[in-house]
Amino acid sequence: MGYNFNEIEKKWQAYWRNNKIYHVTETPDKAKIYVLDMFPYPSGAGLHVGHPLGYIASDIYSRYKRLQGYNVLHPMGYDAYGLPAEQYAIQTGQHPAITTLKNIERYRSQMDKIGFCYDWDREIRTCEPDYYKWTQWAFIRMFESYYSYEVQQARPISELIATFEQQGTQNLNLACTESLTFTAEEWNVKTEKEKQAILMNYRIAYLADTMVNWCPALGTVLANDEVSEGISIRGGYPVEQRKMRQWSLRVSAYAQRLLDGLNVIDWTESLKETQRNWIGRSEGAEILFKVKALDYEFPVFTTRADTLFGVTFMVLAPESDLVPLLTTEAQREAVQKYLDKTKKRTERERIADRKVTGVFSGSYAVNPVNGTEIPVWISDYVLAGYGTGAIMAVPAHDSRDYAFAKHFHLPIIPLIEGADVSNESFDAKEGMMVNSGFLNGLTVKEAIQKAKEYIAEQHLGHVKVNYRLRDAIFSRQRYWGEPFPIYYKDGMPYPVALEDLPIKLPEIDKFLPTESGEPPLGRAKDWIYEENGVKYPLELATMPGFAGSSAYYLRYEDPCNDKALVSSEANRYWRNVDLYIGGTEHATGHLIYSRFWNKFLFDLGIVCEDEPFKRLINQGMIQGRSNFVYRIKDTNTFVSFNLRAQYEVTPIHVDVNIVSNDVLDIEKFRAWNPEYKNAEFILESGKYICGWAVEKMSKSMYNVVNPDDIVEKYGADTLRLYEMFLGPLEQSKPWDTNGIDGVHRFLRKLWNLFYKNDNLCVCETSPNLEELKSIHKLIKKVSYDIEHFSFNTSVAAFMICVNELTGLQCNKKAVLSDLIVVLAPFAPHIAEELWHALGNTTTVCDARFPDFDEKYLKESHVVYTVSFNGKARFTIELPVNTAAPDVEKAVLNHQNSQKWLEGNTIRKVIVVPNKIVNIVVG
RNA sequence: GCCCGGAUGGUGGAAUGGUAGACACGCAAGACUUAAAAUCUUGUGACCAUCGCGGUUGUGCGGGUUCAAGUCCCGCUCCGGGUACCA
Repeated sequence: MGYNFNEIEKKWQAYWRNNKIYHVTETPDKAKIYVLDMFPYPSGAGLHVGHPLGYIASDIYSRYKRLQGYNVLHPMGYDAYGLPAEQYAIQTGQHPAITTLKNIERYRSQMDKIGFCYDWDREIRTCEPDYYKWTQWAFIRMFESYYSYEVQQARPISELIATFEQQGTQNLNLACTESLTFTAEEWNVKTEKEKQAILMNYRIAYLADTMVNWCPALGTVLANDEVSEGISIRGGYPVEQRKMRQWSLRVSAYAQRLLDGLNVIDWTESLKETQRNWIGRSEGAEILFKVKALDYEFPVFTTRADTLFGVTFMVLAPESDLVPLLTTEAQREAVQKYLDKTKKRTERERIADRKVTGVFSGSYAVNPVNGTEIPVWISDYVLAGYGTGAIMAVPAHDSRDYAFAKHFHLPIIPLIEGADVSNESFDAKEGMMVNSGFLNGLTVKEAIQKAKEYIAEQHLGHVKVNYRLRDAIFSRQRYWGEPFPIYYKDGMPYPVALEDLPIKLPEIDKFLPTESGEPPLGRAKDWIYEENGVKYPLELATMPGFAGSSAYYLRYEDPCNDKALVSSEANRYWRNVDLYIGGTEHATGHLIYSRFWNKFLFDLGIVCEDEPFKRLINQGMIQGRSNFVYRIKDTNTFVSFNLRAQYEVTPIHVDVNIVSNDVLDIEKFRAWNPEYKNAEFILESGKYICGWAVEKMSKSMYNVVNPDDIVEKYGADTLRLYEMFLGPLEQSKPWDTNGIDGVHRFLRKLWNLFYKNDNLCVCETSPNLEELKSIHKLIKKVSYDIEHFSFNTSVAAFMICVNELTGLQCNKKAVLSDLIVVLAPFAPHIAEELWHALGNTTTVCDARFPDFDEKYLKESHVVYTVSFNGKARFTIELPVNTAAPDVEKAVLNHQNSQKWLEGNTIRKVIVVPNKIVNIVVG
């Protein structure tokens, strides 16, 4: 009979569920820990063996913390809105809600089999009206807020209106789309519509004409983090730049706080660095250039104010508002031709073929430091969205300007002593300034500083910090997402009343855009909002995927509250997430938006912590490990891996589930595909050995391993231990079922410590010193490892301990009891079973994690390694903590030393207590 | 191009600067068995060896610091990830 894992696991999973073992409530006298997994998007393919990796790690941590007496919040839910369900709906007509529900059920059943300690009473789904009510609510609060740089905080828009009424825009430092200036008098005489238009310029959730990533194939716009190299991340379709009226979130207002916050959270340095780069702070100056022959000036941003004397031309982005203004009559046709051409180029094409292109606008600007007249060009190497959409070009010291100058034969003036710019630009910020008027003789760094001061003093511009971080485009022209709680009156957007939330997603007949090109919601009947008996149209776009995932961790704290996103009591108790585990792919998306969203709620006083995730661990990706068979060309004969060189062969992917330790199950292979029914094999040592390669885990490579199958064959505890044993949590690694037997054997050995011939065989005798030493070594190691997320070495420690106890034939209850509790976070089912077998009536989850006692770990004797000139020669055993001179004496008198000492003089002896003796001779 | 990681046996991987290769897989030999599977025991970096003494060599490459370097420093090579006309 022995270790019947299937029965045990089913039994205890039911017990945990029926007794609500993992349900938690706010318990003020108990310290809390909040452990969170990034909730999954329930895809149609179900979980593969890579998905639970992080879940297992967080589960171990949660269970461990609970054993230490903490009140552990460990919830799970679903990021249920998303493109795949909608694409599937378009193809099949199946409603995305149905597909999503089905997938959620599949995910749940798969997760249940692994034995996680989630509090399922707190489950959330982003597509449920009870949940997205609060997504919509937060959006309205953003709509009704502006951001003040003065107090570095979001403030209610009503405050701003009051300020405008009294002082206009005077002395205000606000986050805005474009900077406006007006007096109180001017404001007060504006119409309602004009006022609304102005306020839109300041709202944190705002509607504006912005350049967006438009994906024609998906029929929607995408945020910057949803596009990579001009291709949509979901689906891989080309994306183009287009100016459209869209909802955006003013994330950029929080750029500095998002940057500063990184210093106080415990995330990996590489992830913080990725966010720092994405936020992209750069210090520089905004400098005003006058346009010759026009009473007009425009600003450019530069980090190299020191190079002002080397400006030989200016460049505008093709989309810049300055283009029509500065284009002269003579150049109008040429400019228009250029604009038409660049507009046609997709982002992808621009990246793929980085040819220098551009056109002269006809206008000249005036260099503010020396009055030189410089031509203004237009080129797509300047981006409209960064800085001011215009640059001063210094070809001598910027490689992009250099390429442009060479191509159009524009002058290049070197400004740094000794810089050779005949073949390439000199971009480094080092050297001595020349040809630079008042900057001559300074180093580049000094010159940057001096130039900035000069610009400010002479009112040529001002010092400025720029951020690469853009506002998040928040509209999606899709069906399967949260509807906006916004209606239109007189063409202007207004939020619906809070008591009318949620605005539920309407039913529609088809999941496609309307014939007139409106988003799918244009098909909904009665998609209107009634106010005082008047009907107004509702917004047709829906929110993007990150809307629902930005504050979900808060909702777990109080999932059923219909009065607030989270009550302040619940939030003050659970606060923020202590440990967040998830993939690094969310570094510039979800993890930025969540931090932004949380900071906004913090400003409003809704949450008590400024940062949502205190500590974050990125689990590595689990790749697939594909297997190959080798078919001899033009035959149905397959040759084993090591013999394949003798033939001309084609490698063919074979399902990894019919291969074991790289040995092919020939019968299953014949049954796998009718084509191979009569396949012949050339074997080696009676076996067919397959080749292998590491690839992405995917259906087409036949390398997907379903956790259900592993659980069925080896049990959930083996799966959990094996996933941890595979390697360091944060490292990417291929899934390789070879080796799982070793972990499974360990659990059987553990079982056999308790049972002899199916009889429980445990005695009450007090443990001896050796047994205590073994178990305390384990307790110490595992406690250290869990805090450091070094689970693979913990599993090794368990194996060592069980081997030792087996060798000692230990069946002492006291020792085995501790062993089970220490193992419980890793292998909860077998631990629970054995815990009850020992006569305990309560769950092992409520046991106390044992403390280790140093006194059992002390050795009476230690082994010294003796080296001569750094080379280890022999070892000797001495009593622990022997004084250094005595160690030295013992070593030098040792007979093994004589041969190394012969004919040499001792120059130096180093004694490392309890470890090493190194003798330098010569 | 820039910014992070990483490189250790046949394989996955262990090693607060302390004298490599924990643990596991695989492999080999042995025990049990009519046999196989399972289980158990032993061995297993490479090379040399009068194969149960003993020795040489060894953590991507080249230098350096140190009594002592996989680990620290300098210079490379290769691999992985992120990001990119960001002025």
